[in-house]
Amino acid sequence: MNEMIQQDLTALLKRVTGFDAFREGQEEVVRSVINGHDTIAVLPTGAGKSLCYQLPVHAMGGTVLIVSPLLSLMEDQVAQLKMNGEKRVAALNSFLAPKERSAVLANLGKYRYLFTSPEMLVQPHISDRIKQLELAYIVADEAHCISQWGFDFRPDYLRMREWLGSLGERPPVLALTATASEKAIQDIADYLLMKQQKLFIHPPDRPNIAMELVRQESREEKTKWILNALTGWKGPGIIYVQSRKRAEELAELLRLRNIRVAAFHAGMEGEDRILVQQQFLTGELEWICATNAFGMGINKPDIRWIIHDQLPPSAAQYIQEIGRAGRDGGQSLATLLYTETDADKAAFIALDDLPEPETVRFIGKCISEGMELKEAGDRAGLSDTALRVVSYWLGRLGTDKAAIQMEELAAGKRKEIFSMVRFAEGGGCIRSRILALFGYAPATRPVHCCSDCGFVADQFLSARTTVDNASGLLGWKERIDGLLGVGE
DNA sequence: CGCATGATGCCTACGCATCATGCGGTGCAGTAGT
Repeated sequence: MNEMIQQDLTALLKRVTGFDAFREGQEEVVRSVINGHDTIAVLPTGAGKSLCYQLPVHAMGGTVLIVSPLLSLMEDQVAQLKMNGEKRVAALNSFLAPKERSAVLANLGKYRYLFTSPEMLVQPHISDRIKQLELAYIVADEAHCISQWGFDFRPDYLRMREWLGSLGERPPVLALTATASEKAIQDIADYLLMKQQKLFIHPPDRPNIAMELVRQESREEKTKWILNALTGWKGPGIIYVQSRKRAEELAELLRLRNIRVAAFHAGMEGEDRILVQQQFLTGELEWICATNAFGMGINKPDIRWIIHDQLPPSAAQYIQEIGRAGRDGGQSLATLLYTETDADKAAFIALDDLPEPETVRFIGKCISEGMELKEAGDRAGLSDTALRVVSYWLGRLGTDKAAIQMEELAAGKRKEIFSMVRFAEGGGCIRSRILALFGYAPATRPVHCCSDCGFVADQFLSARTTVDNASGLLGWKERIDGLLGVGE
């Protein structure tokens, strides 16, 4: 295809969306896809990533296949497109009733936008149908999931590589994410079988997010700190915690202080999760206490504060989570509460469900002796997830290499946690040090930089007015402090 | 693994030490059964 000139793209943008101009970063991505290049676009959340995958198909014709990590995300995007008048759009996933599913499958070629999950995509009977389509291009939305989830949680993310390979001559692939870590980008290029890909990387620094590191001795201290902070200052904000129980517990303590807050984690019913998310978006809830289940695809521009109740297991995850603050450009704050024991817990959670090399060898041996995979997994005491992971690696690498792969995976995770410990325990500009873990340096030092360089919270956070706390809450406060063994 | 919580042991009433147990994230798909 010939290189498209700027005027054509602007006219296309105007015709499809009504906008007069692209936002920063969008145009070159759109052009790269239209010109047939494999493309990786790392854009900060809220930069208008969806336009990057939605526009090119209008110039190219055919169907665009969008692989998305979450059903809720697909549903949101389908609804959004339909609201904008697009009728040729569908999501092929397990939300569909059998009849609806057959209807979608029977009409695949009629859609302009087709959303699906990696799990659905790699199933032979589905992938055969999709292969017959005239695909304009293929999109991996939130493509860091390949790196973050593919290796030890959702192996079908990695199977996309084989699927793409089976296409022979294939359309361009577009990967979209906000995560700029070297490993994420390498994994994306690798597992999406990219060739001579164009890279558009927006640096991960967010100058409007001040960064604060607070070292503490115990969980009680953290609890005290959070209760104090949130009764003094307003959100909206997210508190990231490490366990579902802690999410519930903190939410309850804050609720007793008349703060509009709810917990969010994967143990909750789907309906409750949707409700909480909606209420946070509309402002009915001011704070969310969440595990890492919360955040992807959350489109709330005015989040002012992200608090971490513990050390996250990687810099990529940390940057991803704090990046949800201040999309409107407004000054925001990211606080990391750290105690020495955080790393052990993070390591346990990261490594607990990861199969041991001996287990991989055991499963490999069982299978070679003709045992059913499920039976072998039961005997080894593996979870369903772990068994799927082992099965993927055994199938791809064979027993010995799969066992080594598990060791390397564990070592990689330990290394990431260790580098976060060094970050949390070290001194010097916090912004510079976290960015350095990605190989970046801040372009400028913002006025409100970090707790090492200095920032003034009361210049940008709103104080909670006394009116909020006036109605008989002191009694509660004393009771809570009593329960916690806090105030004198 | 390491921490929090609850149970037990001491030995006779309470509080402390010690031991045992539980807990700890992320989602898809597809099926059984309400």
